[in-house]
Amino acid sequence: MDKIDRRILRLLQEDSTIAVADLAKKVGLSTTPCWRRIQKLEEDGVIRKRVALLNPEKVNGRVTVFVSIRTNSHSMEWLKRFSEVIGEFPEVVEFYRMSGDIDYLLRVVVPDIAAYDAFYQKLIAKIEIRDVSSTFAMERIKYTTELPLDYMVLDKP
Amino acid sequence: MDKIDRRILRLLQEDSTIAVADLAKKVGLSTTPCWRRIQKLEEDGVIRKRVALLNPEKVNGRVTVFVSIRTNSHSMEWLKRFSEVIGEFPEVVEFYRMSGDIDYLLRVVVPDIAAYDAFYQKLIAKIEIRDVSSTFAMERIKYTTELPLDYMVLDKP
DNA sequence: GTCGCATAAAGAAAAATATTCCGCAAGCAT
DNA sequence: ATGCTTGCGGAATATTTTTCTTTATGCGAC
Repeated sequence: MDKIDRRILRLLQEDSTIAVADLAKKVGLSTTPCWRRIQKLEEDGVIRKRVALLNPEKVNGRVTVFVSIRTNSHSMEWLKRFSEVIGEFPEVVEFYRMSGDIDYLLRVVVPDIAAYDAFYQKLIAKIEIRDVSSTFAMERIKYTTELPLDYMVLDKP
Repeated sequence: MDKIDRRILRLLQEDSTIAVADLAKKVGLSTTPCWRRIQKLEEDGVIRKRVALLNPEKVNGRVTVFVSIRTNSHSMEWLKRFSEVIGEFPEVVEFYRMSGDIDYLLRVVVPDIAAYDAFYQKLIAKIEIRDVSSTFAMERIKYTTELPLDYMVLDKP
């Protein structure tokens, strides 16, 4: 892993449609070695997948809600069940187990507040939760899938 | 926008490397009309971009922190300045203006707690903030860039 | 009904791109 | 120096995308 790999990752994080030949030019390689590096990055699991990102507005996903959850049962069993339930909801796009006084945090995408309420009702019908607190995002100021690469560990500079 | 478009979007959200011919087969079209639909979805801005998603572990981004921010100055000026500052930090991958008693919410990705502290110091050096509260994610249970398409409005079913 | 028009599909051809194959050069241990 | 490993590059090949042209279908005006 060196500077060139990092440059490749940076560019692919921005736009994965770029042709290997163009990418190669930008990082100062010819297409073959560049192509091989990309393959390796995929094999090694550094590149997890390539996806299309949609415009939330255009697919009726205007509202983002952060849902803070506290639970009574801190057992593995409960978490397993909870994870499965959450997995079934495409509205939940992020799901973290947290430190601090909130046990779990969800990010939920829905068209409007009514749809959020419907989601909420469905959720609490499926599994018991001690405490749920919802906070609505008014504006999405920044959202990126690009991870910071400055911290990456390089073998060869 | 019809069921076929939705199927195309669903598949491209999962994996954008799929060949148009294969995609076409899956949605029951031949390559040309399928290709044209994809073009249109891109023109219309439904498909925003195509990117490579990296494995956070492999690029030294093991720690996710949610940062709740409250401010004194609720002016446009301050927000503009704040947005610019945040924009400079690649560690901040999400940034929302919120309802409720928290004004802004950040999601920050860093290698470890020390790096988070360094980020925090840099941030508060650049702009004055009334109150900052950091909560660490212990585990990322679900993370997807796939938006729910069930809510999408279809002209033709 | 049928004519003309608009929309969407399909097949084949052309262009662009990805992938493979082979040889060359540099670094390094023996 | 010799042999080995690693990484690069150019050319050939295979795939895929993109364009071009044709055909089918639905629909309103007459």
